[in-house]
Amino acid sequence: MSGDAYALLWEDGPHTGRTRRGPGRPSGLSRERIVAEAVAIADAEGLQHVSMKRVAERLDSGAMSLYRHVPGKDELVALMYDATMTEPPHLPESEGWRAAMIAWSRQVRALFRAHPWALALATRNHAIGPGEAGWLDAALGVFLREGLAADVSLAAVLAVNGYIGGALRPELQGQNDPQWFRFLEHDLAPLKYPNAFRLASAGGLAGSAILRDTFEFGLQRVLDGLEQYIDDQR
Amino acid sequence: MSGDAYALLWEDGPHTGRTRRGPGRPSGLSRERIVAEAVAIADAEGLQHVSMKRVAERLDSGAMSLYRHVPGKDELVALMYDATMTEPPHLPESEGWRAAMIAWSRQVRALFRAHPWALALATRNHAIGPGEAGWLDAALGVFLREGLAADVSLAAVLAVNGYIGGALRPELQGQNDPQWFRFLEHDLAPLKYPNAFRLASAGGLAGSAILRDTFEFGLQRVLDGLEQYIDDQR
DNA sequence: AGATTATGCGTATGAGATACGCTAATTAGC
DNA sequence: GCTAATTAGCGTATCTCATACGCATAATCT
Repeated sequence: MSGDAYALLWEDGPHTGRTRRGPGRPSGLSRERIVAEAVAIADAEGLQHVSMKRVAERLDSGAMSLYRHVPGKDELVALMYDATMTEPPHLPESEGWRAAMIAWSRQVRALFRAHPWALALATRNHAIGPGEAGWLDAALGVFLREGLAADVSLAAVLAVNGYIGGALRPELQGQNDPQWFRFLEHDLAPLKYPNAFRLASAGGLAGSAILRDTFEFGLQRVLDGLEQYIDDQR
Repeated sequence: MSGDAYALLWEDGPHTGRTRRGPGRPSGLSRERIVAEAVAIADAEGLQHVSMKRVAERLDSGAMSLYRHVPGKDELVALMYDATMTEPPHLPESEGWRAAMIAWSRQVRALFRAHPWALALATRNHAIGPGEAGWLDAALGVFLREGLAADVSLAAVLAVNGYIGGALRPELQGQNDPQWFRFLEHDLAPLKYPNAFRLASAGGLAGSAILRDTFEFGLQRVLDGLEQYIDDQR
């Protein structure tokens, strides 16, 4: 995708939205406003409806004007992604790592629920931006503050973050199960997918408290696993 | 995206690749060959290089010919995704759920490493196809065979699957860390990202056995957490 | 052989990203 | 103030794609 997204996200440059001193026509647009409108479109209609033209229309300008503020579409998307994380998470400091990571996880979840298109972007090859760096740093701090080794802390964050990203997938898709199991209607289903079939036939799924929030269930399991490891280390 | 991807993946229809009986010009192309070539391009160059024209060229045919076999590009992509999972996993049956899920997880990992573009697709809103259903069924069987309740089994599979999907993200991106931490070079890094900075400064990261394979580290934690839960249930 | 039925695919259309270059609006220097 | 320098706004042209339409082609059926 974008050649040097890193520079884009971190450096100053000709395309920076920063207000300028000196000669030249003043800019009515700004990188911030462009990114904000693009995010608004994506939130409302999905990333596939974000086009340079659509974004420009919202800003009452021509499509080509945007290129004075962002190098191109790919870079705009990278900026959109990081823009969803400009607000750092709020974590309890004094209640131990588990409470802090639960808070962190729930805030990440909320973030991706607000911007479902962003989850797919997280799965790209992307340079980390200032926003994402802040979230990462906050999570690392939780474990480092606990006195854990650097490598264990990083691995723990990656484990929790990994779980979250993956667990949100089905959730942001067709809710939890509207027709995820539609394939069981197929004639050969009982034969080819006996376990899924048995599961659906069991019938206990509808009322299950666990399935009402699989995200939390899995999160607690992951944290249990980490807790066990951490306790063993001490 | 695709309107009724379900029918596409499961039903017979005018676009089915199946060989036909009766009058009419015989088809030189087939859905299978088209999907296979598309997957080959994506594996080699990324999903963004898969275009109807490119695929057609590889098959020595015109772009429009493909539309006799697949309804459109979105549907082709859905078929590509499910095609990566046509081979069901091979799991040990007699060594308990943990060994089976480790095998399952590693095979999922191998699958996404072979087709990195597929991971991003997993994050779409998509109907489950015959291939993916097979993998899901296999994993469900692991827990059901253990005598676990239906809802617990499903939640457990979702937890492991969630972890895998998320954990593979950084791995399929810029390897583990070539410049994930490049942002620490920034002037304000020590101030804004003190924990990440401390982590990098600690220096123990390079030689860490844990970080050499964060995927396995996290996987073991998730399984530990599940094990604890399962044991408590009995 | 002629009717029937599918497939192959050239051409046309329309959307989208973006290079180029001109115009407009400022400020800096005099 | 005037002029030069500098930068933003953006119309137009181009290129890449997906894909609708319709005709030619090549089988089978009677």
